[in-house]
Amino acid sequence: MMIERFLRKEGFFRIYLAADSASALSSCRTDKPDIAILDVMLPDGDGFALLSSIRQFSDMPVLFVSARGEDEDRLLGLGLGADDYMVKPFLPRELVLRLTAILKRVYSSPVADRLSSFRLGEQIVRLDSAVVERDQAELPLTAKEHAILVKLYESRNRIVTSDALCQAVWGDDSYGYENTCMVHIRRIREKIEPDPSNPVYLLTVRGLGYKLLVKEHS
Amino acid sequence: MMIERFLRKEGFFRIYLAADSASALSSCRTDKPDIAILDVMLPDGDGFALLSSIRQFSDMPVLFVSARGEDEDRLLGLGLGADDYMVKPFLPRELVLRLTAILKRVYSSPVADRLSSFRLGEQIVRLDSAVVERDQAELPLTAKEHAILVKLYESRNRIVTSDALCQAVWGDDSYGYENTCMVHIRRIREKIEPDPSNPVYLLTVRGLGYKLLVKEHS
DNA sequence: AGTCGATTTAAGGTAGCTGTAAGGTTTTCG
DNA sequence: CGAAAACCTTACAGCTACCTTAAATCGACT
Repeated sequence: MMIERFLRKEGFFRIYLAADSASALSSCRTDKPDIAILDVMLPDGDGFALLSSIRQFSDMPVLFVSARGEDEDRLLGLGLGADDYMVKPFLPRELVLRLTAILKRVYSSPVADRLSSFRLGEQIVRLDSAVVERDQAELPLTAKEHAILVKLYESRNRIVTSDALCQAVWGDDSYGYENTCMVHIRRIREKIEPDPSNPVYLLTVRGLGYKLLVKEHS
Repeated sequence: MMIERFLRKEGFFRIYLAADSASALSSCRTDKPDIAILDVMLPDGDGFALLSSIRQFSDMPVLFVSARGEDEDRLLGLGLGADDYMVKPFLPRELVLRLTAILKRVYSSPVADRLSSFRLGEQIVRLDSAVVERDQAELPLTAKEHAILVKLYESRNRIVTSDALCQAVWGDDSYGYENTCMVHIRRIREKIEPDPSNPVYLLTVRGLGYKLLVKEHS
């Protein structure tokens, strides 16, 4: 199939082709692909019914492809929870772009792709190499410190509740780590704050949680 | 504008309309909308350039709308990191479905408890970071103040009874906190009202409760 | 087994949020 | 008009949530 070749060339791999609805459904269930491309017209039924079946057990991304471009079809497809709906004929390149757009939203945590480094005044925090640059020196970050900073940075300029923070670092059964977390916060402050006792970047919001202030450069 | 009315009816609120690229850009920066709808053809430039500017500082969702449906345009828009590209004319209903599809992917990710920010005249109340921006300063909100504002914002422009408010903040056995609540309301007013003694945003409705006035128009 | 760094526990200390209370003002209603 | 009810305003004391430090424990590597 043309499209498949193209997708493969674009870096998509692990591509499954299904001959009929039943095999497509079971493939979605067992292979758990990252995204599904469904044709509305299928030899044994329509893609809408198939999507309904998929939605019974999965919220996976789905893109419809169809020769039928009627308004009702598009509304129906999108209304069933599809992520996009393309009408044939279309450029393979556009398909790739749309797939990429969807995958970007679904599988990258909001800021994971730019999990590189950020600046706090004079200091530069490098999450990818787990160090803090300050005064021409490099302070290493420990594993826990790093995990906490990642979580805080993901929600920078917003409050992260102590619960959410503990859960992100110690897992679901994180009850009882609040104190431990506080100690780590203190250590982090000693590395990123000019004056750890009067924080200006990693603030505590009494009764709510912590907040990492990062000025976005224009 | 037609579309705006339709979106509002569909439950979208806090809608900003920008007259030109510059104001759109600054609105994206300061108002931090959940999603942006850009027209490719703008009075002072094109939407592509605008998206590039936005992508400098934000990964926010963007949907293009255009009278130009050429292949190159669509490829360009999607290639720049847009989430979707719709060609006019289109059904308002489809716009809503596509917006919803994008928002579902972006904000159902772990982070978002979907607390937003809103504007009260000159002030901007940011619930996600628990601050009130006014006169180039940031007034922090305490935990209780924050909880009260969340409840009031959930029922903005409608009356919230004192009972309901207390229950939302202090739990089910909240009898006897009416006075306490009043004190907190006063403190909130000192942060969000131009003149706390003559409130215009957080109104008391004698005998019934309180009401937070939030103009959705910009 | 021994060492060293990372992590956790524990205990004492403190700032500032929260609630209480008392007196004032405005509205309602007999 | 007068009194009661509803709400406002202010100040202050207590306590909770958080800080800080030091010591104990864990874990990896030799």
